[in-house]
Amino acid sequence: MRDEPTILHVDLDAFFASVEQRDKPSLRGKPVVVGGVGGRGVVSTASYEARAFGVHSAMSMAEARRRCPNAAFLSGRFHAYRESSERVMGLLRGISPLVEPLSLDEAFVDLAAAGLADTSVRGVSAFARELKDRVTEVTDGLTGSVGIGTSKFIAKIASDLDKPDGLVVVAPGMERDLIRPMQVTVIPGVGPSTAEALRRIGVHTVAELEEVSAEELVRVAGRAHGSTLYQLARAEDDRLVVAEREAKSISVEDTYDTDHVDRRILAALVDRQAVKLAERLRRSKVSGRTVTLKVRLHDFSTHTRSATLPGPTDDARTITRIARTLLTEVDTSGGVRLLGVGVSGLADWIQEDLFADSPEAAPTEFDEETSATLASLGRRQDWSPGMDVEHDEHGRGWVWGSGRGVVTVRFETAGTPPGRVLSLPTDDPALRPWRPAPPDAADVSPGSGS
DNA sequence: TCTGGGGTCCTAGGACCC
DNA sequence: TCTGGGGTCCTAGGACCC
Repeated sequence: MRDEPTILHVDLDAFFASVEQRDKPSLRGKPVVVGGVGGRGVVSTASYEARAFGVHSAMSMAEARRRCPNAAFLSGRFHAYRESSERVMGLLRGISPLVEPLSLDEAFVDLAAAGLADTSVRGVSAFARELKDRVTEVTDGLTGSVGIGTSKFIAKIASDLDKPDGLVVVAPGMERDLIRPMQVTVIPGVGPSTAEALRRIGVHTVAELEEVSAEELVRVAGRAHGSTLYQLARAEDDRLVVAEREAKSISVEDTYDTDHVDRRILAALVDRQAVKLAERLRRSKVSGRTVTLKVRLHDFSTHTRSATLPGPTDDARTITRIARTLLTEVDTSGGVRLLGVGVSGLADWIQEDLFADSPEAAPTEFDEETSATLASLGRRQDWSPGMDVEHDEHGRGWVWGSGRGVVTVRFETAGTPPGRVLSLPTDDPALRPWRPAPPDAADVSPGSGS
């Protein structure tokens, strides 16, 4: 909480729909709905003309069609959105070194770092009016709503108060008066579940929330969430504007028009997603250690299974094999409506870049040499789960680690760059000759490898 | 023709280590 | 001869945001 209103929040109005109306004059003044056009799509953005019919984001596309049959229903052109977004973010970064994008259409700007001469309410208001004009200029006609306050929390609430094309500056000292009459759902982090929990203890407004002790809020909402609620109810918010945020995970997911049951089809769909994911990892020049498979079943229940490798990977084949193995751990017999594959535990993977251009860098198939390596490993007969760093007798590859049904083998052969890791499900046919011996025959007990 | 796709953060339990 | 306590990593699920 600062003593001057120097945190600014910009929110582009009905962003996706506005870009469509800008680029297609025939859509101007008409209801436009952007979202998933498949049978199970939902609304991303509705133009203000469509909102008048009760269409709003997150509503099912089917419901939107019912409410506003004459709207234009569009699936979205993300290149165009990204392009306009980048222009706005570029403009903001010219103003202040501290710009924190929240999504394509939203950002915080720290005006204290912008070197403004006058940071009074009057000064920042004049500044914001100019900024709004420049947003419209660089985007060829889009408008944004701006909120300014002494904290992120207040700035964000302010930008929402006068949409579209709004500008609200909350004067220092007025924060608590502003939020007291509001519903608790204005607090970021209070969604349907928390709102219901609060309703059960008789809390609907921020003023009522203020009356609840910190201990009670922790009991109702959990440790971290409860104490945040206690502070935000009093408009206490010291969160900084953070310019550079590293991604923590990357994922791909798809909802299908009809549920899938066939395991071979499910496996093929997972393959496709793994390849797409690997492409995105390489494009972003990162790799990750933990692969997660997400499965949403016919009843909308969602299940995840994950496996962590000893080292990071961006290899499509590796991700595919793990994801497929994870798929076998989920009961999909009732039908699957969504599949997703993601990678987390991201790291820069410099070794990968060194070899990115050499065609032989990636062992995407089991070539003869690889198979030979696996076979030679197989003859050792002394590997057990949990064991790591076991050379084969030719020094060409070794078991690096294992976990949750996945064995990771590291290769160092003529065609394989250092650091390349290949992971295989423990039931992979290629490993069959040297799978761990049954417990009664083994002279090492599983899990006690080293 | 209920309920997207991309993310973030939190919780809780168990394994493991010192 | 009967049971520690803290820290970290991993996994699964859930709430939430745009």
